[in-house]
Amino acid sequence: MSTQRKQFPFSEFESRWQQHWIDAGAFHATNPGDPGFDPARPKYYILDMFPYPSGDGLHVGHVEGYTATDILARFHRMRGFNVLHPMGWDAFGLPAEQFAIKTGQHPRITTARNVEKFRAQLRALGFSYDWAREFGTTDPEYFRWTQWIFLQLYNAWFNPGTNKAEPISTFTGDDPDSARLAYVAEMPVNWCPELGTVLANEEIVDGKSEVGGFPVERRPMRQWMLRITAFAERLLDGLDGLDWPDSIKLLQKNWIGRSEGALVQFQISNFKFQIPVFTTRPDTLFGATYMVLSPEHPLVPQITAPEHRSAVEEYQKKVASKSDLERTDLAKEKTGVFTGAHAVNPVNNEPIPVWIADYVLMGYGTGAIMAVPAHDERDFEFARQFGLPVREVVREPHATGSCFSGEGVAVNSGFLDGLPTAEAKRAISAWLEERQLGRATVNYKLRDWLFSRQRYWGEPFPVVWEGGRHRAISEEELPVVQPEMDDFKPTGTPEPPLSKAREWVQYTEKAERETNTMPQWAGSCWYYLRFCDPENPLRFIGTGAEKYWMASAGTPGGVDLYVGGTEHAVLHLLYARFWHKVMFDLGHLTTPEPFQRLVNQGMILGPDGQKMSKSRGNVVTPDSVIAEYGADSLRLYEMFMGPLEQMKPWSMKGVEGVHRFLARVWRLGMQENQEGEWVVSEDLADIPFTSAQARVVHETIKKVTSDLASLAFNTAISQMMVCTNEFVNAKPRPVQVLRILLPLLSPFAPHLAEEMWSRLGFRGAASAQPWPVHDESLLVESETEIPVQVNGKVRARIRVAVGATKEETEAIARACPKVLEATAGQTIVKVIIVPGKLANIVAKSA
RNA sequence: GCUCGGGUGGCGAAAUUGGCAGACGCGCCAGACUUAGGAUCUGGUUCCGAAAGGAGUAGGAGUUCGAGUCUCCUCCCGAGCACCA
Repeated sequence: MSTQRKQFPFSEFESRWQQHWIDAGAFHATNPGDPGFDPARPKYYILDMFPYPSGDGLHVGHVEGYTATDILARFHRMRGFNVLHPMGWDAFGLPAEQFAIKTGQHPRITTARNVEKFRAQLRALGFSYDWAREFGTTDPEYFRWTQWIFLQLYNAWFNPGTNKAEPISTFTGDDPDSARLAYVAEMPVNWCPELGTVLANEEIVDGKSEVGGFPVERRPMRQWMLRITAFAERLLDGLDGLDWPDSIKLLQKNWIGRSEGALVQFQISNFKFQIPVFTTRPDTLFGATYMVLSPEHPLVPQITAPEHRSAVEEYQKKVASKSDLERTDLAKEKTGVFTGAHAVNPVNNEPIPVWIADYVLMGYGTGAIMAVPAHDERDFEFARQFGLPVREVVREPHATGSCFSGEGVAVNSGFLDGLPTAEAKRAISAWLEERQLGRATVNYKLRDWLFSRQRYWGEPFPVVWEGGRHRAISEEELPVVQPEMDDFKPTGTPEPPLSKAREWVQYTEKAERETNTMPQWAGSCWYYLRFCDPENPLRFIGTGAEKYWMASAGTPGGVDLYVGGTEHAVLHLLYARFWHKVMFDLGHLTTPEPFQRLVNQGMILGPDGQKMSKSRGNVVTPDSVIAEYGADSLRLYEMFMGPLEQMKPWSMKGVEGVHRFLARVWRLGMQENQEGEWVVSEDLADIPFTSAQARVVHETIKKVTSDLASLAFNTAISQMMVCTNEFVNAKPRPVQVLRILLPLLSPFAPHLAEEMWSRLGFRGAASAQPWPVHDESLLVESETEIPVQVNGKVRARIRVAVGATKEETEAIARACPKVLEATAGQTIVKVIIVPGKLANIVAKSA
């Protein structure tokens, strides 16, 4: 822009190299069986979370993760790995469809245009993707297999005996439809009127839709569900073997929400049935003084006494009209009404009143609780509100007087008296089990995955309905492609847009197609598999390709490194693990987990330290940075900002800083002649390093190599800066420094490294050089400087020979004038010597 | 409220197993070369102090010859969950 004279001609060579890499297919990975495949090379599968090609284009936040993986992909290639580094498009789903509706164009057209834009932006960054493997989730040849995998789920059930998914043919019950991993259920779901679709629990944030932030209401609807709850335990256990951030593991763990407790059956007085409750504190059963049902509990109408009916129904109505947000507002007072019914506490046959209250949720446990107001805050609050009895049954170690929900010793509890909580739990569970009144059990927060959406732009289900029953269509009919429609907008009712395509819906005279579509997550649940073998027309992934790329050398996962944002912790990352486990159980895959190692890049904030957003006007686009400073500077800056995982603000001055560094590297090898053209520098000479130069160079090789292994890109770059600063004023300058530095730099700044490599007349490509290896012997110095402390404070520095003994070091340290001064009049009581590190003299006043 | 992360110069940040706090970069100050500098190069730059010296990693205690790093308490910021029985 304002820079008339560029510090180095990046705009001239960057696009040239990008074109060259594409024309040459420079970063194509070979599969087993391909010509040129080398089985001796180890594989490295490094994957980015592929983007939704939204209309806004790529964002500097995307660029951070993509740059990190690109650097590692290039690094591993130079280290001799066969690297799979693919890119594609997660193009189905709400963002793409909403963009299409906004612009009034068919999503296929807007998606294609957005993809083109994203692709161009990625190419302008010089990323070394294997473009031959590119695909979008909206390609019929891709979603043919998404639909095929759905059929695998449809045709499978979870066998609790084997703890595995199995073909539905091994199911021996009389209603296979009730056991399928993909099933239809009528249930209260999250309906978002604004988006015109239902949403999964995972897509609701604070009672609003994750996309758009629109209000969501509960209404009963018939929907497709996936039985992810059957895998709750394995999804939880599987986390242990994964090299993922603890925070993400914890998020998944909390989302799955395992809790141990007991089911207890409460007989309802004057009725023939019992109502089970789930409790984590069966030891407090003697303290259960009332029972609470969720207002939506199906037995409420039956048990409600006539004289309470109007109050109960009124309360139910009031609760139903509340949004989730209002209902879960913790600040509000507890509300509820008495049903007139009583339950019998099984442990002492006491009748206890049955209430309904909205603090009991239908979606967790059994939708009913035993209330122990003495030892549960919520029950206590409720009991106080309505004057219900409170009975202490756990004695706390140090009485506080308030509601005590911790562990203690059982009291007022008959045969449990005197038992510590843990033992009391065991004793009561055994007691209940013996009498068939209950049993120890495990409960999960995780709900089954609501899998259908009332949208146009998604994968149609490969299912038809006939006579009120669903059945799968045959695999030969895949893919099921959406009909061409001019009006693909949501209908505003739960009726999906596809239902408007009458001809398409009519499958046969009697059978109609399912008109719901799959959610966005469907396509991203398995794309990492398709990248291994994207062209395969016969299988979703070839067995050879799967074995090779998803091999895991003793670890559960196949993708060696997966990089993306935290926002998918309980969505994509949980769903993909679920599908993967099903396909593993059914024998289609050889690893139990999809992603061995996961790294989250931190968010990049605007220059004002705020989250980037159009409304704040603080958005930095990659395009503008590339135009002014070049792709290499953008890449380098994103890595130099700080640790990958950390949240950090953008600074244009910081971009200038790394740009200056690249200019210094450029001038290590290049100079401008009279005509203003860049030519090879006259200062370069074929001379050996001085020992100081050799030390810096080899220190740099060592540090860059180890920092890359630990993803410490920022410190790797600082070390290359140190190295460059060492040479920038050396005249003559040993040309070998560039033979080493350019390969080290090439993963970070590939265009500049390649351009200099070729201008200097070096052979081959910088990016194809073997990774430099450092010589440890060049790092050692003969003497080293160490600090001398007196009572822990640094008083002097001394030079000692490397390998000096403790005695030698101590002698030098004691003789030091500053030390003598500091210890004058004192007695030296102790001397600590850490050889090669420091000396500490402990002195005391005499 | 609960559960995780974090608090280091004017700013982004470095700092093997506890062993020279502030590498590298930004910014700032001074100088050089220049018609010019928002180019480039050189030197300086944690704070207080003229210096000697002292203080210093959110605050307070503790362990240790020695603590940014380990332990306990308090405060602040960020993220997640949120009546989960």
